[in-house]
Amino acid sequence: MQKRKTLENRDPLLQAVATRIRALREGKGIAQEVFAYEAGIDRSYYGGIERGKYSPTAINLAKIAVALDVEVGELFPGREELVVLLTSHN
Amino acid sequence: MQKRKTLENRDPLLQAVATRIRALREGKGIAQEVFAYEAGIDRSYYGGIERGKYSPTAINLAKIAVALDVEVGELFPGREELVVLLTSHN
DNA sequence: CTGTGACTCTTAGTCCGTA
DNA sequence: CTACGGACTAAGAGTCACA
Repeated sequence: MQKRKTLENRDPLLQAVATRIRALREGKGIAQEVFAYEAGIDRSYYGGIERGKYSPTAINLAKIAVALDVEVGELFPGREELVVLLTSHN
Repeated sequence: MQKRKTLENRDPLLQAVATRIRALREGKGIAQEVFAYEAGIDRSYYGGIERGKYSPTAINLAKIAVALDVEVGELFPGREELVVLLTSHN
């Protein structure tokens, strides 16, 4: 995938997405544990997503967006920012 | 992941995303080969995405959206349709 | 120009447990 | 309630060759 080191993923794009997801979940005042269950994904893995550790697939992004009751697009930064995030590193 | 059959991915959500991506690319009148190169991903792998074979990760979705010059959200169906697609199968 | 099979390697994703 | 680690399985990432 993103030829990355096995430990500690610090991809800025993932961090941006992670932060948005966490903010939306906390906005609903619901715990990771409960939210992950509702979204139908593992709590441990979901926690990793909020920490920017994983690059969730289209299907899981859709599950999360639905559970958060928002559009998938709201989980990502805008086009302009994406360009920066994608070119700022690898 | 999606506790699904090992061969032939026919997830309706992936098909929906795949169709949108293909339509957008063709709208630009550009070949898979050229587009994949611009997006920085392998031609063969990219072809698989357009066939709904893979559930691309957040990072690849971002690369594709940027190359298509659209928002990531435009690659996904709206919330209402997502609910249907996510519950219509597994 | 695109679809696929085959293959290798890495990561997504699950499950358990502990601080 | 959240972070994180280990162990493991399934699937994505990436490349080639050929129809």
